[in-house]
Amino acid sequence: MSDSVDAIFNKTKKGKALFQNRNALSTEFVPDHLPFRESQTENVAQVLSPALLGSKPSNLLLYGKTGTGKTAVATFVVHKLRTQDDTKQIVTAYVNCRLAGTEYLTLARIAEALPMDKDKRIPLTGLSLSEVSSRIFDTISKHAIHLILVLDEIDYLVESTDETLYKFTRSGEDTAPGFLTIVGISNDLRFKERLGARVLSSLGEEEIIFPPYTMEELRSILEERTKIAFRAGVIPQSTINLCAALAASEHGDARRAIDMLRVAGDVAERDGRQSVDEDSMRKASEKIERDAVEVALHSLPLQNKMIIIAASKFPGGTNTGELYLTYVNIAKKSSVEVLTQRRVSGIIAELDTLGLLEAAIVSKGRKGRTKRIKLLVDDDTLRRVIGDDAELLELH
DNA sequence: CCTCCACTGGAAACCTAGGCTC
DNA sequence: GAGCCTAGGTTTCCAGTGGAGG
Repeated sequence: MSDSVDAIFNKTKKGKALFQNRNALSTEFVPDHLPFRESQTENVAQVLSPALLGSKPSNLLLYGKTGTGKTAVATFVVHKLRTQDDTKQIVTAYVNCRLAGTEYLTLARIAEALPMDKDKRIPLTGLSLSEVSSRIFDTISKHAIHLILVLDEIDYLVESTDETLYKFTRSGEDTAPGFLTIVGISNDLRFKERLGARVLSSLGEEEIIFPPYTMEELRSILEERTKIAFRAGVIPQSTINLCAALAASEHGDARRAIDMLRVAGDVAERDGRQSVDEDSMRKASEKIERDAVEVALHSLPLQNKMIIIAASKFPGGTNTGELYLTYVNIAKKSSVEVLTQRRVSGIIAELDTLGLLEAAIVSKGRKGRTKRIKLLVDDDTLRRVIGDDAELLELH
């Protein structure tokens, strides 16, 4: 027992020769220079600069696909802004609206960044959205805060209505003498269509587009990053090239490329290798794919999991009606409340956007219209994840 | 060219949990 | 502690709809 533990630790110590600064590859790491994003960085800085003189900057929207540097640029500039702030009134907050979950929780996260009075704290549930908003505005006003609010994946805040954003963009009087400026980040280019004209005109005062990185740019970014993260000579050029090529095929996603680099380093370490070779990189690419699916599956609500299980009974694909019948059987057997078909149809659409299954509307003429549904999770992964779910275990 | 299936997806009503007020 | 209020999830209701078969 203790021998095997020693073995693991020894291996890790030996493998440590590969990494020099593993943190440089973590998602939170913000480099002191963002290559190929100079113009966007300057743009954002330009727009936000009035805050240093105590006046309210324009709201700002950043657009671009995932991993094109939007979040990095925003956090980079906002961080600089805070360190240069002589007015001591600037407060910055970063909230990812998708990770926050609901509109309410997004507001609660914003409040966390502010010095809320004891009686103004935000409980987990129970308040109305307008009550939460006005508590936030009151705090900004009372402490004369100049809030720079970065809302990542802002499209998730507008799923039903843009009411909250409207309030935030028109909060001028409620927050005086403080103010609040929104830096919205979206990777959905159609997001603007869901905004009413009144919100769009003030939120979209300034817009900055982030194009995907080319393979050459990715390679250069990776080279720069490996110099910080790995010891010299442990990562050959061919591995970096492969990593850049893999990421470029995924619409130039730099975050993914850097993740792969980190995981490849871990893989090589665990295998006790002396360098991060192409084989480790390929393994890393697969592992990231698998892990993403597992995390998504794991965090799914019970009902959604049952629909996935029902879909797994049809390896060749199925349609809504058939899937629903199977789902009903499974739900009854495990004595879980049975949802209506309308709701199940909605959940299928949600699972589709999560990429766990593929649902395409097809018309079969006389036989009506339905969704052709195909599960994208393989059996092994499914069993591994659903396996820990005690309630679902009963029915296997 | 028309029908009519098997749904889709919008809208509104309903339900539940939990904080607030008095 | 009763009664009120709201967010978020769900149900109910229903007006569409693309295209194979007639």
